[in-house]
Amino acid sequence: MPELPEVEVVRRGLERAVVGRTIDTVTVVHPRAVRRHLPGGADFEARLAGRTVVSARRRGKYLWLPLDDGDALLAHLGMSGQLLVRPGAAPDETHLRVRLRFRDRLATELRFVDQRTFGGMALSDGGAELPAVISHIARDPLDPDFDEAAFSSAFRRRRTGLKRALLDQSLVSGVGNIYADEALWRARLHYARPTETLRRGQVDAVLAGAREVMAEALEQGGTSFDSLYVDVNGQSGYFDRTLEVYGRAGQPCSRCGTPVRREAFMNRSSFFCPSCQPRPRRPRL
DNA sequence: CTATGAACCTGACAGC
DNA sequence: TGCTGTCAGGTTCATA
Repeated sequence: MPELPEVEVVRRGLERAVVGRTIDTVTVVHPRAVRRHLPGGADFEARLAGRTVVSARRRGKYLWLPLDDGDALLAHLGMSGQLLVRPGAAPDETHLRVRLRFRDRLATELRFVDQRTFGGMALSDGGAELPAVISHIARDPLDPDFDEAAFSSAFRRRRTGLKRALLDQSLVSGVGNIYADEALWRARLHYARPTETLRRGQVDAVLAGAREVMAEALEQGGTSFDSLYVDVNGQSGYFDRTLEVYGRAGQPCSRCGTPVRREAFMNRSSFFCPSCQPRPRRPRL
C-alpha cells in the first residue's frame, strides 16, 4: 500500500496491537514474501521465535519492528501488501503470505497479506535503529530530522525532471505517484520541469505541498479507492475524496476549471492541470 | 550520472 | 462467456 500516509496508518496500528508482544510461531506461507531475507524462509521463521517487539518505526514507505535483541523485522508493503491484526480463528486470506503468532493470551495474530507479492518481510541484523538495507532511503518530509536545506540543494543538483526527482526515495522518501501529483498541483509546477531550473522557493513549495497533502491524508486515515489499502483492522481511509488531480482526468481543476489531463510518464500515469501547471519550454523527464 | 524499459505478480475492468 | 489489452498507491536491475 503505498505511500507515506497509508504506511504510517499501518505503523500506528502495529504500535497499538503488536508492541510488547513476544513472537511465538512464524509461518512463511509463500516464500516470495521473504525473498529479501537471504538466509531463507526457514531461517526467518526460526530466528523470530521468542523475540519481543519493542516498537514500530517507519521511514518513507518502509516499516520495521525493532526487537528486544537489537535486530528488526523489516517490512515493505509494495503495491498491494497489508499488515492485518486478525483473530487467530479467522479464516486465512486468499493472499496470506506470512503469519506471526504471539506468546500471550490475546487472540490476535499478525498477518502479512499481499496479492501481488511486490512487498515482503526480512529480518535485519542489528537493524533496530535503521535496517542496513534501507540506509539509502532518505528521511521523509514528516520526519522531525528532515534537513530542508540539504534536501533543497541536493534536489537542484540533480539534472532530471521534477517528478522523477520527487519519486527518488534517496532524495526524499514516502512520496509516491498519488502524492507527487498532488504536491505538484499545489506548487503549480509541471512534472517535467527540469530540476536545475527550480528556484529555492519553488523547491520549498513542492516540499511544503507534499508535506501538507500527506499530513491531511494521514488525518483522514490515508487514501483508498478500494479494499486493497487498509489499516491493520482492514479499514479504508477517506482521502480519495480530497484528491485534486490524481485519477481525475477530464474533471475540472478546482482552481481554474480547466479539465485535468492524464499523461503516461515513467510507465505510469501523471495527472495535472494544464493551465495551473504549464509545460516548461524544455521539458525534462 | 541520467534515462529507459523491463522485470517481478495478481486481479479488475473495458471492449469485442 | 471468454478472450485481449490496459491499468494499478513500488522497487530494482540491466542496458544505453
